[in-house]
Amino acid sequence: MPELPEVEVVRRGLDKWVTGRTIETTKVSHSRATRNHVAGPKDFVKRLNGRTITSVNRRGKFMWLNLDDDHALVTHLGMSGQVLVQPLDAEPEKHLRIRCTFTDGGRAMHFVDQRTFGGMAIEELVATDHGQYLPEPVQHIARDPLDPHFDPESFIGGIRKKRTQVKRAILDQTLISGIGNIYADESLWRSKLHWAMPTERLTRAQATELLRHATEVMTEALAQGGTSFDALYVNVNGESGYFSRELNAYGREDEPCDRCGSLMVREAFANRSSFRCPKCQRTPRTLS
DNA sequence: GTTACGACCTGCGAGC
DNA sequence: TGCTCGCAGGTCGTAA
Repeated sequence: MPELPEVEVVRRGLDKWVTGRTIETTKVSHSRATRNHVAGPKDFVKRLNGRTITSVNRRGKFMWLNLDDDHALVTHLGMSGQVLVQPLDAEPEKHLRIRCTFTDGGRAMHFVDQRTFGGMAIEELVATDHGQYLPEPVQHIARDPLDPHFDPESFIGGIRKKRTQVKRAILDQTLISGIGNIYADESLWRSKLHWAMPTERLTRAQATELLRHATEVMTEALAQGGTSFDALYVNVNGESGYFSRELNAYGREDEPCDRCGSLMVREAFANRSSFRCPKCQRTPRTLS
């Protein structure tokens, strides 16, 4: 499942392969992949062809390719999206949704998405703080911990003002971006916090530690090319990352905790799963 | 204004 | 063997 480290791996690959190149043809094979482009797939193709990609950018899990006309090709991988750079004669992938070729006759860009939660859209770039230009749909997304302008104080103050569970808070992309279910569980395990801990009870020290661990785990995952459980997450060359071998919490139900040896448990959380150590991450008193 | 929750979607594995 | 059902989960719209 692509979270911040996985998206950053893809961004770096795309930056290397497509920046400076001009799109010649675009084919949309599944209209749902361009559902966020309100003018429809025909307009999407028309506006993309002939445009040169000037840079590849990211905030949290959103990625966008700046074009030479003050617009950007905004891309979200959703749960199963991949952006691959393939030879022109490569067999089309089973779930190929969008394909772009370039005027230089080199490798093509494929957007592949099994579950179609991801997609692409062309959006106008709007000026924001620090002289940065963001696509309109990305403006409400908070900076992520790997962003040089990320403000730790804003996160620490913000999370302690909320009235919700700590895991819900760190999954809230308007508070801090880039964290998904996997890195949320890993950050909470490292911080010895239960996912249901009320945010108003977090001490300043706990919030600071949580942020430190979230930053740490995503930095480590990035260094290893991201986390992968199957062929659903790969870099632009179709290769998987190695961080799944380092996970301490996510997907480890009934396995011994790497810290205390207690058997890890899996619990229902907001229509998905949460993994924790019952001893290291004790249930908050108000919930027990 | 803030929080919670369901819908969207497809492939896979378990159970019958 | 073949069918049904539950599960995986990021984002958005809507309800409370």
